[in-house]
Amino acid sequence: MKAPRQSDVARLAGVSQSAVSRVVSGDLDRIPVQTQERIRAVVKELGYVPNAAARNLRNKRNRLLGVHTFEAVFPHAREDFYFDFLLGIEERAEELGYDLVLFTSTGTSDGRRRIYREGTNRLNLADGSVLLGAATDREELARLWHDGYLFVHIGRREVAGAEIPCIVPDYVSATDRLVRSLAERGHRHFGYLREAIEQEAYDDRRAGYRAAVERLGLQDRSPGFRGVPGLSEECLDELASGPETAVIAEDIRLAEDLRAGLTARGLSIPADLSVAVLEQSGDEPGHRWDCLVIPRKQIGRIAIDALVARVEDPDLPPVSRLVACDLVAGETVAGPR
Amino acid sequence: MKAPRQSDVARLAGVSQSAVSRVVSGDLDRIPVQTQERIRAVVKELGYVPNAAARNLRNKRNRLLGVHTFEAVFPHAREDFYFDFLLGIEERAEELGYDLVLFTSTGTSDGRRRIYREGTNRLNLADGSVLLGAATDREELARLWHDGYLFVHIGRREVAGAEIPCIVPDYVSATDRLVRSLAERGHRHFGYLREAIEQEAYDDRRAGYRAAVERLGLQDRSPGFRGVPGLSEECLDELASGPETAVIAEDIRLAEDLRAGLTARGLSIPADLSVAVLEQSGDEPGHRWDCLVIPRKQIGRIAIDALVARVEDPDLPPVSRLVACDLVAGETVAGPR
DNA sequence: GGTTCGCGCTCATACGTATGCGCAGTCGGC
DNA sequence: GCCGACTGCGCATACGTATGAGCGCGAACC
Repeated sequence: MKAPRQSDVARLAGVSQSAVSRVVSGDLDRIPVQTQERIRAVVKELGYVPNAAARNLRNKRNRLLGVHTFEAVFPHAREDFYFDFLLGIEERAEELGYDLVLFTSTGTSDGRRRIYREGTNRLNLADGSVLLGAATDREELARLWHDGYLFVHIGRREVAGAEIPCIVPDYVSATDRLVRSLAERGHRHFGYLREAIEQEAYDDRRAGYRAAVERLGLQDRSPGFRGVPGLSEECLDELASGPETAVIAEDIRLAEDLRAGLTARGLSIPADLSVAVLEQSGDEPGHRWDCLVIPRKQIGRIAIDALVARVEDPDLPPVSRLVACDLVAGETVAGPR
Repeated sequence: MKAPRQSDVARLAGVSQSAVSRVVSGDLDRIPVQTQERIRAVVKELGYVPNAAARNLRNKRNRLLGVHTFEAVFPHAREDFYFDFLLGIEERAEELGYDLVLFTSTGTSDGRRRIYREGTNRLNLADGSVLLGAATDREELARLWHDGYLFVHIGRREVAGAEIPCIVPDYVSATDRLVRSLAERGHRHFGYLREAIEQEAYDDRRAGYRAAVERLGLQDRSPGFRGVPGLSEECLDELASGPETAVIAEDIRLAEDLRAGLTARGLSIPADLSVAVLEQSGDEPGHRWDCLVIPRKQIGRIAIDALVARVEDPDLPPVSRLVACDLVAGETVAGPR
């Protein structure tokens, strides 16, 4: 009833446990074919399968990659960004012959997930982990890094004193390209709508925007830059009557608010104002924003590649990677009026 | 740089490794509070975290549940049925404090996934596993069962000589109820469209249908029952001109074919013929079939419950469970013409 | 015939943890 | 003052595998 071990095989085959180990793990240099076959026959007969835990204990390698999200994965996966990342993660892990551990045991009552809990770090079950989540806990990241744990993070996350390897959508360049393409259409006066959030990903968008505006010598009057994020009525008035012909919004919500505000003022998109969004838009017809799209699946794949590279050669330095974003044309950009 | 172990803690705390083990794993009976605190302090200072592999090797328990699908999970997850099952699985695993292993390493070039490969059964990494997949490999199931591995299967799957614990949608009773509700609306003459597939899940639907027809004394003329599955032109003619007022289709495809065939003959649903489907239908407006819906998320949860129960008490017998399905009203059933 | 060499294995140990057993010391009871 | 009970630990071992070191043996060579 108990699972057979190498010593059981060894006894039946009339060899030592180490001979069995050598055969099953492919170290065949000094084992003649006859003995190999005898051992393999017994392995088959007994239905021996190696014990993963023992192997791991001995090897430090498990062919097991962790996936930690700081929130539950599936409940919102359909809409939010986890899903496509997982797609790429699973796909690439399968190609490389790794299994995946979803760390679900660490949930707390508030729906957040912690890495360290009661002094236990379950992550070390895996050879390394991919972390992702909008709500990454920086303290835990720092500690994980400090502990020398092998991981990559999806999305840029900066922690003082730690150089965290991140796989990051290249917002800077995508935003830059977006502005350039608008400029090529003739737009000179731009507005930029920002969210109240302070996060690396938003910093990147803002940096890319500022760089492009400056380099191309464009006019920028950004309501959101004045400390009041979001769209006030005042902002809307300014945009409606000002010289701006193109607006860039950090997310869909801002863009939709803008649309509503303009409509209320008798203006329409893109006839009166071109609008582009720095976030992937759904594909409901009539609402197809010009936007940038994050290659989530590809990022998932790249994250696994980066992780596996380091798992298989721990001497490799942790590196971050930028992944190019595509710009998608929608129905909300035209030439200046 | 290397992770500290209990013996490191022990040395610094001036106690033995076993004392540390007792404290970290909560066996405190004979350890005075002072010593406990000293040990805990060192644990914290060193950032000691238990080694999961060693624990597993020793304990045989890992708080790790496997999920094996016989095809890739994510690529089709949006549409197909995996997704909602996983939702429930993840949710319940989190509640119970278990982690999840997704067995992705076992992919073969044809996109199928195997459990046993090169004599290795990675599943034994987990305390037990949930298996799911339309394309379950019966031989592997049989071997797994034979090896005494702990698992539950989502969906009914029967293998000679093995009593496989399954979590199964109650198609029999749902189909029965569906027929009954049609009968209560006045339908007496029924048709049943079957697929070419021979699978337990379809057997159940057919059994439920036959039972209801017989019990209620209804008339059944099922084109599909005569050995030619699917919908031939001949069948369509029969249904168009025959006495049937209600048709039950095993899946959406058959139902759509039926709709097309009827339209071609100048008939419409449900005016001329009521149609219900034994499979969950999407919610595209205008195509909302009356159908039964499989409580996938709940099944996922129940599967985890069943699995964990046996993991925590291996003496428990493997039991299968039926899970009730809901009937959902759509726009394709009316009274008889 | 002695030395060297390579083959075919086995021995022994390490990986990190959990736990039954037992030992030394103390304390309480009579 | 002696015996038993209890406290506070440590010792030793088991879990299943991988692997460097080493051993015995036969063949080949000078």
